[in-house]
Amino acid sequence: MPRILIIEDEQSIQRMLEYDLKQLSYEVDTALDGFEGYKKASTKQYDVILLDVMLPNMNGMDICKKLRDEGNNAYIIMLTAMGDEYNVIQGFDLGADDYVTKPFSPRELIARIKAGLRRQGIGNEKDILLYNDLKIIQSSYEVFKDDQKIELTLKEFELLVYLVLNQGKALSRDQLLTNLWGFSYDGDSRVVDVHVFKLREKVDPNSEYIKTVRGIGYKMI
Amino acid sequence: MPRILIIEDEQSIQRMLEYDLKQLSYEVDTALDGFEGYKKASTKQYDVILLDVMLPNMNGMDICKKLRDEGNNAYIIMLTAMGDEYNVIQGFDLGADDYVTKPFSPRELIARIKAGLRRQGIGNEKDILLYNDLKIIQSSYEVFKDDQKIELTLKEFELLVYLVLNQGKALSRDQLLTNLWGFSYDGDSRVVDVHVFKLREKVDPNSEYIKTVRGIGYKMI
DNA sequence: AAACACTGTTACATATTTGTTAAGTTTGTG
DNA sequence: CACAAACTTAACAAATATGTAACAGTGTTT
Repeated sequence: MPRILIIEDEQSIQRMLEYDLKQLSYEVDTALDGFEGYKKASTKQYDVILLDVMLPNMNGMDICKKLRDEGNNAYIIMLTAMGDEYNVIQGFDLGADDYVTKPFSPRELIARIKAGLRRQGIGNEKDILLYNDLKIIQSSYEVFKDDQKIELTLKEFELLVYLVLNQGKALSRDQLLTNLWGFSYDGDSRVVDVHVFKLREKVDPNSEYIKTVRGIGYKMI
Repeated sequence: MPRILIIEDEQSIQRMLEYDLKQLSYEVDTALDGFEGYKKASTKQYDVILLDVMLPNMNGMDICKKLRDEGNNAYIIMLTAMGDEYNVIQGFDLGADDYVTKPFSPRELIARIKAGLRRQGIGNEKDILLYNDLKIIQSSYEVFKDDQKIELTLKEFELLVYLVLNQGKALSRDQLLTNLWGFSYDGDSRVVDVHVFKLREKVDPNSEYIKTVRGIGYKMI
């Protein structure tokens, strides 16, 4: 079920969108101001985020930038007033995926949401991830190494999937925490380290795949 | 290098887009009618296809549908006349990823192209820095010299990136300290010198790239 | 040439980061 | 509620990076 977050302070628009999207059996969350919206977006995984630019407390641009900096991968559609080209360009620069100007046609917006979901589907379609001698089946939460089944806990599994999906990139503890744990780095949490350790133990005993990037975090090579 | 196909029969628009996109060092192909466009799109892999709806020989909708049916995965941006909502919805249904109505702002269209490329994970120009025989990948904190991997510590890496980004400028110790260390020059710290030394050792043993500017600091030529 | 100023280089102490273990704490299950 | 499994926190050892000081060169000025 696709999950959508609507961050929009005009209640009438919000209600309408929520209604339409629920009709399509999407799971819809809403936020009426910027700060609330940001908090929701960064603590839960959404497929699409509808983000108004003009918001109380925290504007859409800042939210978009922060989310992207945290590694959030949702399909972000910005909503803005007509004729605001400067904002449009800036929004794209900050990592927005699409832009719709108000007043918009609900049908068009929904078409754009669908297009975004479809796009994501292309990347996320892979239920089975392969990485060297590892086979990861997401739908059944199973991992095999050389066709030998390996028992992982949920966090270990999520961590492994996230690492594989971001293969090659160095991932900061902060990014791992916000994306897998849902809270931000308070300075000295060792949770990530411990889980990496346990994951390595089971899956990569010689640290061949999961490399530590000193001063940053970890990466899967 | 991202590859883009423009299928558009208005030469003026086509020329303008081609020019702009080549400026961004994209590889650009063009087609002036539907059939030619379809043939090009289906015989070569493009990252983004700009597709006019009204075209001689074969219209944009049909092209879009056929390409998707063939499993083509390019990011398709449709171009259509203003106010043609029916077409917009239909275009999305047939698999378009984005829709821009004429007349459009070139800057906005380019922003949308970039957003599409980013979605596909293509052309992160800023992620990879090239400097002579050095390749610096920021997302993975890796450095290659003649495609040979070089191990740098975090400070060395940050220093190298900063030097490359400010290529040609002489950078004072003070400036380097405030930007990379976060404190200001207290008079006689050797920290920068030592790190430059170590960086040179690993990356530029003959001081060909990193020149010392006597009395000031260093610069990357 | 001598005195001076600046930079290169090395070795070492210190600080920071990470690996690892063990002991709490929470959560889910019967 | 009791129990086990999963997770987090805490602590410390080990590994590594960083800053400092000392000194050797090298260029610059008078």
